Amino acid sequence: MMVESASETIRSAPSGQNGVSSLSNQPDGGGGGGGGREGAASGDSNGELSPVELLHFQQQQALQVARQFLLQQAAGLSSPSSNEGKQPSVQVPVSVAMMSPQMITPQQMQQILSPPQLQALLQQQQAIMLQQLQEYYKKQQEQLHLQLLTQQQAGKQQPKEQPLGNKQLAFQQQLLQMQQLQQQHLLNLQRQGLVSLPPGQGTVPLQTLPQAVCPSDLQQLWKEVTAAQPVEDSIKQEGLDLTTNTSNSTSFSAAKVSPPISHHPLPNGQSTMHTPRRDRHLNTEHALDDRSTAQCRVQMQVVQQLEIQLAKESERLQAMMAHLHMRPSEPKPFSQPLNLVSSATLSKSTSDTFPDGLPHPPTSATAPITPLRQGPSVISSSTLHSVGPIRRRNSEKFCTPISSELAQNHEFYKNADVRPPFTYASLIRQAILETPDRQLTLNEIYNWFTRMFAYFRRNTATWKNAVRHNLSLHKCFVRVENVKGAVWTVDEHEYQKRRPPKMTGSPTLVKNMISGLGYGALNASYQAALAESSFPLLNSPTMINTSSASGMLHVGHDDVSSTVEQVNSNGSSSPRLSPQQYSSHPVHVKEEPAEAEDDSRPVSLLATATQNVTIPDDRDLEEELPVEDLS
DNA sequence: AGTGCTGTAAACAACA
DNA sequence: CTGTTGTTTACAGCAC
Repeated sequence: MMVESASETIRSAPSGQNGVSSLSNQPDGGGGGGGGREGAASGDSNGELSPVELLHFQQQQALQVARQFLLQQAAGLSSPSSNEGKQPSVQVPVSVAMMSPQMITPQQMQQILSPPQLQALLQQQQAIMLQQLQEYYKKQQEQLHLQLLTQQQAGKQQPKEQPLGNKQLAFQQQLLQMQQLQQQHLLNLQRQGLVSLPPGQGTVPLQTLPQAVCPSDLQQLWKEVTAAQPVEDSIKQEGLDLTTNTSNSTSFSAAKVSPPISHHPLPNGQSTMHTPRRDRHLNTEHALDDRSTAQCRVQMQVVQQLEIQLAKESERLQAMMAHLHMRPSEPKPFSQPLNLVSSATLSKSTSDTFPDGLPHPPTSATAPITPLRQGPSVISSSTLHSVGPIRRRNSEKFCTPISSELAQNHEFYKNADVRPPFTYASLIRQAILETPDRQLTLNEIYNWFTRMFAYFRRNTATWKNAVRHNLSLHKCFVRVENVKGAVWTVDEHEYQKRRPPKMTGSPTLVKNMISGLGYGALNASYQAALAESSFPLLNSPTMINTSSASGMLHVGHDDVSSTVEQVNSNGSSSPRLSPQQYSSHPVHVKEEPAEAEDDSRPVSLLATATQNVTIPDDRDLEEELPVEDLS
């Protein structure tokens, strides 16, 4: 449907390889109107999509993929005989699925979908997903039931071989989880008001499913079965490899299989796999044997993993929705602990390492662990009014703390292909001021960009040109000759001169700034979700080079100073250096421009990460990064 | 509508 | 000759 047309409006990816000199190969579509097309902080005026909707939609995409995966797993269980010749059920890595052509980028989404369209789409997706989830759960339970029955029959023929306490436990857990999950998920969706369930569609399975196989029955069944049933010995048999299967299904980012969305049984989720006739067929054709048993176990594990993943996504969605709708954070419907280790790690690593000496708002440190572990933490304080109109570079306009936001979100910007909501000028300045000497060569500025932002690891010709352009254009950037070349410094006075009027506590301004911040953060978090879904375990704690912090005082108002800071400065609560002091600060031209010592390696690491992420044209990266590293 | 800011593209020169 | 660095111009989009 609309997804089809999306591919035509894909955000441009100008060939990164210094190909600017070629003809008017204008991939940009809009000519020079670069700012407009850029997804991160720009606000395209037509086909506008609110951040809430974007987030929502993205979450649904993730859930959709997870659900498809579940369904495929279900298909693999339902017809074991037809499967064994071929591959096991196709493993769909979420990361790949998210990158698939069927998945459209936020930029495209912004362009092609109007809010009403999106809402309709979302609701449609929700309904479909709900139904399919229910079908799946139902099928799983039936499947388990069947399995147990057959095992019970065969158990009379086969001697008991070993105790199965842990299996029983796993089985019970599985059952409980399945039922919990389905109920919670449905509740979730209904509570969020995202889905107006058609009567009889969503509620019926909710009632019937627990009755189909109630836990106590199954427990009893299991006891009877396990009393005489060996299972363990046939885990790996006839190509059914538990280890492989499980690992494949749980590590979504491992395989490189495009999502076989077309494999999707039926759009309404009414798979033909589990009609009663089919069940009878299963009953007769698949009498108990080792393979069936093993397959059942495998499937249980697979489903368990997937449920965890699904639960995680669902909780994230709910947290996000709760956030965006200003609801008080409801008690989490999922009691199962989420994988939040990386969240805590990230929050910590990003909160206080930025060398600007700012008293960073403790959003990251104190915020309850949110599912959005990578998204800009400013989201938590700024999403309240974020649904309003979007402005470009609002962060810049309203003195958003670039250093503060970078401090909080630098991991995010590092890994997510999101354009930072700051101007080139402010970024350049930030790069320069981060260094002890407050001076950088052009190449070092390049390296800073690539090191700090995944976004700047591609289209290098474009943004490098912009950087040079900014350096030359703005008087605030001063080129200083050095023995070994030239370095760039910042004339803070000049920089301040060109700043727009500062916030003076005007409520309007504050509100605008907040809302503006919200957009940037939202958009960023939205893409963070993308990235995170793709490589949930990627977030390796990368250290910021804090050595530069020592030589750097807090540098004044930038777009860079935090909001709090602005208020503080107006309230004269903190002594601050005047711009004159900055500009008069003697620029010490260093003798040896430390030539990108630590630059290349981190970039390489990040390149590896980024290639696993979402960037569609990662080939660009592969080509460019070595060049950048060697330069 | 005008203005300023910004981003992008591109031409050009100097230099290693 | 090629690539990098730096300057400049042109143009478009956005916000005010």
